[in-house]
Amino acid sequence: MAKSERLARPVSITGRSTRSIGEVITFLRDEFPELSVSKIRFLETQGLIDPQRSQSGYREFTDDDLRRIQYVLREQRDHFLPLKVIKAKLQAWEAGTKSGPAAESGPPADIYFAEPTEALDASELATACGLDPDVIGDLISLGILRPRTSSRGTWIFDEVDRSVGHAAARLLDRGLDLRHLRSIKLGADREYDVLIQLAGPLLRHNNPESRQRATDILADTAHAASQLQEGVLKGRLRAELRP
Amino acid sequence: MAKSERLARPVSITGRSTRSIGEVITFLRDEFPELSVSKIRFLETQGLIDPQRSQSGYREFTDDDLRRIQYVLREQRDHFLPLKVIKAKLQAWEAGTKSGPAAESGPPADIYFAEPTEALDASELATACGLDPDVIGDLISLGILRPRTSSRGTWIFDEVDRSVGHAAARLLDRGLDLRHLRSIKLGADREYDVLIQLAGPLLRHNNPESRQRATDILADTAHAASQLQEGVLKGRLRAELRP
DNA sequence: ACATCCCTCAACAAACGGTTGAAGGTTCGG
DNA sequence: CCGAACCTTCAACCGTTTGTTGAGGGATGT
Repeated sequence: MAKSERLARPVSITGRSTRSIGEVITFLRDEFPELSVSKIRFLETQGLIDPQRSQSGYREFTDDDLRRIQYVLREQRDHFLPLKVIKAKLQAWEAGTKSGPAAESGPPADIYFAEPTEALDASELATACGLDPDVIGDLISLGILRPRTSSRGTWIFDEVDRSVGHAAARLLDRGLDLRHLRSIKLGADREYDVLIQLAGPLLRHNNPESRQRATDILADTAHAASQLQEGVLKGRLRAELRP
Repeated sequence: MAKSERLARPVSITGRSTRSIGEVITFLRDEFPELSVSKIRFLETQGLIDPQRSQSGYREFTDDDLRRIQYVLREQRDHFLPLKVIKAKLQAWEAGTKSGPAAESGPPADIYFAEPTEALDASELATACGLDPDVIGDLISLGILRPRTSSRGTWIFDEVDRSVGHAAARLLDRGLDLRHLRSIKLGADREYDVLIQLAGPLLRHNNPESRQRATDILADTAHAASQLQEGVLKGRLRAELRP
């Protein structure tokens, strides 16, 4: 009985069981023809994956492990990220759900609100985000993008605009339309109002120390608010997906 | 005359003249303290820059050259791009036409929607989050925390609840009250509705592959939506903080 | 039993991103 | 005109990243 259970190993990604390292290769060969056994083992030595082991020491890859490998390979292929960075991203996302005593507070204010380091014009933004140039005007009129205006009257976008534009492009690709983006923007506006109401008095104070303090509070609170909303959404979706 | 012109070499970036390689270093040292002469020369051998030369063979860097170096260094520092890719981007930009970038993808679905790995009861959650036990009931009745219920009727929280609880605790500490949290929660609800409307048909399909596909889309879209909202908020706050 | 898979561990290696040093020319102030 | 402080090229060297290869041996499936 136990023996026949061990032998049964459905090959489908939807199956309940696990796959050996060789099966992983054949599984991903369509998308990643270059993938090798040694590379997967290498990813393990680098701490990017950590599959369970069988009694005899064989690696056993779950569906989750498979998707994780897929993600790593895509980040390498599509965004040229070094494995260290991919690992950090994976860990950051895990921390979002599994955070231990760390993450007492958000990123420091100077990271959250650093001075802009990029200056893109509209066409640069469009190509950087894979966004139709026409849509950029829409996003601006919705208040989703908030470019500065140069002396010559053209728009100047910074790196926050770029990340916003990128997220918007992803959503539009997925079939959402501007109406949906607008409703997300309204959510951000409400958070903004609350935060300003909270830190406003400190911000208007002329004392630079109060200002700095207000900035810190704002950064941390904004981060927490975003975390909260993402967490609530995640929780509801998880509940929905749970069989 | 010609001689005095060669000698006059304004140091400002706005000046019309050019800078020697050493002057470039001192110029960029604020933003890139590690920058070396050899690195700039190396960038030239790799074809990323191509400064003019003086009669005697010295490199002469224009303001454009400076901005180009700045761009290269920022792409390295902020986006970890290999020099080859940066070079390709520069060339594409010079060619006037630009290829569409690969869509940036979010975390893999298994990280966004992994099966719960933690099971906390209410008091464990309270201590883990630094949250008053009384408040937990409030958060549940607001729908912010969504615990499962054990067979004995007690609440079971998972790691998403913990991160939500943590964020809520931070916000309450900062002076927000439950009313504010509720409005954030409503924002999440609206995003949830949109996403379910989008992926619902796929989710209800029995084909496990469609289900998986729907889960992936949902994870990516949820992530993009959160990114968008956080980005919009960040942008508004930045604008507010800008002097 | 025997092919085929899997394991570890160590050695190797190609590409990337520079640094260092030798040998020598240029510029500038005194 | 000299010396200090620049600048030049070129070749050799270096650490890190990202794996591959091979030896030696165990596990699995038919």
